[in-house]
Amino acid sequence: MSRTCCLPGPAKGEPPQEVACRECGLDPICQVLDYAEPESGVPDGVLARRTPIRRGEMLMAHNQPFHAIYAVKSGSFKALTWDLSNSERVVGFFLPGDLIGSDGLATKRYSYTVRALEESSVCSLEIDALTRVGRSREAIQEALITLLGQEMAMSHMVTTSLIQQNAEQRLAAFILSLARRSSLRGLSSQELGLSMSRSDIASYLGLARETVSRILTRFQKSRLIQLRKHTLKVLDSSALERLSALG
Amino acid sequence: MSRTCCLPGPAKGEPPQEVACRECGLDPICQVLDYAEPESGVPDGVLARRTPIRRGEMLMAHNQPFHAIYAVKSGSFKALTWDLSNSERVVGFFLPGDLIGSDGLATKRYSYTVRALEESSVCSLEIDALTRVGRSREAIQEALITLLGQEMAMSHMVTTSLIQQNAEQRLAAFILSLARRSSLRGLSSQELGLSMSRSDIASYLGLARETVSRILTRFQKSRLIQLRKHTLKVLDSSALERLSALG
DNA sequence: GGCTTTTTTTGATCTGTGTCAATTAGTCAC
DNA sequence: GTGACTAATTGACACAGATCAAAAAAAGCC
Repeated sequence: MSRTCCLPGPAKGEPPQEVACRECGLDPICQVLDYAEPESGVPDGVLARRTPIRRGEMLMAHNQPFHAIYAVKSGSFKALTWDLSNSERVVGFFLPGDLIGSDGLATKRYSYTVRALEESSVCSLEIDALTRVGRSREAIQEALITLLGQEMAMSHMVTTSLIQQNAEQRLAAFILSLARRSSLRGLSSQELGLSMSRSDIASYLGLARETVSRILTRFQKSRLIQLRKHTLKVLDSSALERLSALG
Repeated sequence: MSRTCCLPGPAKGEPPQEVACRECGLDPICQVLDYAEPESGVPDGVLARRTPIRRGEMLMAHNQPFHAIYAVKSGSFKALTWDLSNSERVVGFFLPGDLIGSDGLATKRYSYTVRALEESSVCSLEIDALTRVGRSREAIQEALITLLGQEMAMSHMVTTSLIQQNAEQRLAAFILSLARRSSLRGLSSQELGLSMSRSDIASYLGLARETVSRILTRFQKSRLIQLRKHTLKVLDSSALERLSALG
């Protein structure tokens, strides 16, 4: 009944922040696979657990044929696309517990390139191999529908809020979304790993590098946050919430 | 085998622009329901066809319990949410063939309020009633997964493009998206019904009313479009594409 | 028809954010 | 450690687009 990805990882040196299975976005599906038929177990090749990915390494490439959905176990990733002028654009960040690639379920292709921002690990679910599982197809599909729906609701919220906000509001909302996701997955909501560069944040929020930098230092001077290396400490989340005007 | 929504509507006075079933976003599901078991037909209460909705009328309300997915048959709708300061925000437009409400599948609540922008009609699919259908649950779920995936891919594209574009690019992209959707559904891609107000467009694109107005007249002066009443005629779509930098 | 109300357009400022340029801090290789 | 390279910060300036204000056009209404 216990799942390999839920067992403690090899804690050499500093142990990476890791989500527990019950906080993970893929868990609804893992449960269907694991729990329903304990004696037989899940056939090999369906679920790969805690695969390590090195910093800068690619998890999937834009337009590649879709074959698996991933869940971030530890570390972080960024999603990229390219516009006509071939300049890179960050379209999302993935933190522990987040799902990657679910929007390829219908299109059968990955809609972005995903790179690890640091030493990371993922669990992966091979979708094609799912048909070989003894488990009821119905239960699996049900779980997939739930996943897709959640992803959609999430992306919808982010979208609509970003568009009509100014730079300060966007950054406040961005920091809060990191904090919220972190706490949602059972990690600290104060101490956040800021593994992405200022340029990445700027690209994602549709701002200039310099603007991001300026506003972050402004936030720091007014004691809303504290920046050190690649760590961001939220000092006054209610002030950030007031700024972002999102609650 | 023929479906009521596919039969010509009552064409009193000016007939509204209407999508054919085969161009409609709900068609994958209609097909599963209609074609697989022709003699028994679809139980009552699952699929309601061509329900008329008057201008300004509400199709669904934000946070209301989810019960059905709709497809626009004719006319158009806007989706609204409210921010903390209680001011209205347009988060989307729905044209003939578009699906409304699919993102409530997982959350079980509608995530926005939807109002008709003009005399319109919709087909609706009662999700709970689906379980009463003789049809295989698997086939229906498969179709739902496809729907969700398409919706997600769509919303993703719109999102990421809007955020880092300037006002002119946003408007060019907006007009092109109207044209593209219109032609995708088998309607004209030149002559577009602009049923929404300038304020609606501005809210959706995150701009000021005045900016939208100014840029539209600029487009008109440079002979990219032609505006008359609530009709927009695309004169030079390739120029718009160059502006929007989306291809 | 004329009257009121709403929507759209146009003009005149003002401000936030992008751009360009220079400096400082951080990272990596050796 | 030192040096080379990249990322982040800070400042000066310009411009796109918001805001304020008013006129023009369109839509409702009796």
